[in-house]
Amino acid sequence: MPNIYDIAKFAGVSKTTVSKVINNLYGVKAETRTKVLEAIKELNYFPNHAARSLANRKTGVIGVVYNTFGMTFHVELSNFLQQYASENNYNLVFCNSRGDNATTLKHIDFLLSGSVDGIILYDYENRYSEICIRLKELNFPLVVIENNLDGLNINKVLIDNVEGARKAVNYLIDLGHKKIIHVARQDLTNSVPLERLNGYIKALYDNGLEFNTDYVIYCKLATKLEVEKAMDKLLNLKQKASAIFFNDDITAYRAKEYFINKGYKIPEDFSLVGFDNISSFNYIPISEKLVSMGRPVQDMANAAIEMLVNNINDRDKKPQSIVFETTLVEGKSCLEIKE
Amino acid sequence: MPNIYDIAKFAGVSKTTVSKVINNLYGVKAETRTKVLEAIKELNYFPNHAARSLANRKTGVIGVVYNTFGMTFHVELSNFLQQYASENNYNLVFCNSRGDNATTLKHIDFLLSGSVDGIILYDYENRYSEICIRLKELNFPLVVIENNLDGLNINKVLIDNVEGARKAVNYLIDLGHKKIIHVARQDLTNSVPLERLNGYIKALYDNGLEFNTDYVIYCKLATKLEVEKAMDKLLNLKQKASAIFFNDDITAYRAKEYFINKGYKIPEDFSLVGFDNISSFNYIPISEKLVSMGRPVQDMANAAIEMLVNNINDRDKKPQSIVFETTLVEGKSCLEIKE
DNA sequence: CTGAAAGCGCTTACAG
DNA sequence: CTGAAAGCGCTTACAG
Repeated sequence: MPNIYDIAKFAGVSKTTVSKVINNLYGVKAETRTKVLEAIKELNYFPNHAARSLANRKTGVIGVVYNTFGMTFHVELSNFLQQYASENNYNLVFCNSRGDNATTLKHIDFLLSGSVDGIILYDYENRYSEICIRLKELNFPLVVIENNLDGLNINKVLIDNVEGARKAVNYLIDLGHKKIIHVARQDLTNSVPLERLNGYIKALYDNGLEFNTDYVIYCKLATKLEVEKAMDKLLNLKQKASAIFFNDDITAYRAKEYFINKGYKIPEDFSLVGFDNISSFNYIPISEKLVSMGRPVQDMANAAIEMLVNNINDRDKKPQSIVFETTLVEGKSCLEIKE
Repeated sequence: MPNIYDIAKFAGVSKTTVSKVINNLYGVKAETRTKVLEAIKELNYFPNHAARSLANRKTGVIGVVYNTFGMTFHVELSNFLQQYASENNYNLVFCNSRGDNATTLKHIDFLLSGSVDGIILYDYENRYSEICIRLKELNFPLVVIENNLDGLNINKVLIDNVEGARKAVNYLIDLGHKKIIHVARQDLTNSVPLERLNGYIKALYDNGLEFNTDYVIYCKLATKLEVEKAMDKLLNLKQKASAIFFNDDITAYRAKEYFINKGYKIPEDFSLVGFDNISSFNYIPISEKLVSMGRPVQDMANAAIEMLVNNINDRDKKPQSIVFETTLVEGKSCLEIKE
């Protein structure tokens, strides 16, 4: 592969001039520029990325760290991140830490070794707190998506979970439901499930409905097994409910399958509302979709890239937070109740 | 950020020695090594990736080029590519060309500028032929997934579409179906739909069933509109069929929705079989899943990375091809016919 | 076992 | 408008 020196020789100029042409800098005679461009074309030359990075102290690459890549939301998000990064002349390198701490650290090391100009972290859970603290100490450009790591003054792209949950439950109440269960996450140290639970309580309160602690069913994880255990508890309640608001769609879809297998009918036996709208990117027929709270993924991606690019260009920029509202997405999992 | 010189100074040794420690090379006294490691830890040092790449002529990064990132298959594939790349100490950078030629070229330029050691291309269509030719001319390490660009002697990871289609249609025949429609792609210059059509014909022939050209419905694209147009044609056939084998799952899922909206019942009115098993990574309840031909995504990813790494380590390695079989995946879209 | 020096392919003041 | 030279942070023969 030819290098900048080969081009210079071929065009009969210096490396400096070639560099100026490559970088579209002023101060090159049109004629000279043409000669250089012809040489570049003729020799099929590409400026070496590593050399440029080294000289520039810029990589033109943004690192995206996920804890898993298994959900359609990751595709959707990646897709939009890609688009906005590209518009800002950045490329993306994805690191999937697969819930494994050693792998995560390996990736962070890679990213910190001048491989990228900034990092975007996405994780529903709190796994990355220490990493964020470390990155913050290094003053490394960073944006965290959908995780409000309390106390950490870093760039954040968030959604309004309280308001989202409130809207979801209000929707059920408007349909006439009075006995509404919330399937929450057992671990409430993470802000997301806690906020969603708060929204649920708020909606009940706003509408003068009683908050019955029995009606909060705690589910450890969204695995098949845990969801089934939680639904067993739910079916054993003395007071039967008519609707269920779930902490998240995965739990909700798993619960739906569980109910159907048990011979229940949805929405006749239970009206279901989820959160996250994971089906937005799937080929699930509308007839099978659950009502859910959708996140403005495109706007979130746009905001994340913009924040990060700003932070890269100004390392001392004050951390920002932006909170997006969720929108109720229609499905076929709810029934109106008439009395 | 500290560099290798800072570490050398701190540890009281030369850069050379630090480099040896970093790269685990022989010929460093245990005591010296310890001193260096302590300095690295103390100063929070990471070797600069660009400098290493430049000196080594190796980046440790593999470029993955997609034409779109919109399908769950891309997630699933990316996930496994990630895993195997990581096991081989490579990182992945994804480029999504979004069907846009200018973007594609920009990405390829980026990749060729010493940003990556090799490239994996995945595209169902033939959009990348010229790029592959160019990469081949440059002798650049390359693996193409699921696209048999005829005549091009490059590394390929393929699936057996003829055999897969044959198995799919045989499944329907075994259920008693005799009138089986194939919804094909209109553009048969790409090998994939052509092979699937061939498999369909083969299955009919093997079972002594007549091949009725009216029973091949051509669908331009898997868009909602085009699928509906194709299904209109299908419903207008004089001889009603009992089963449909689709070129791909997206078309099949869209068709299913179309039928249901028109008041048809699946599988009572039509038994449906798709191809690609796109629902494998979704939270679609089993009751909604279509019968489909599944690809061994994990094995394919593994093969792709292995091939590419071999090619990177030996630039003159002869191009290889590996063909994987597909497996029928059960769903709830087919009915047995009794006479 | 250790280190001085050249080189990887660029960019960027600076001098002319 | 053009180019010589230093520097970005590493690695790697090579000499000692």
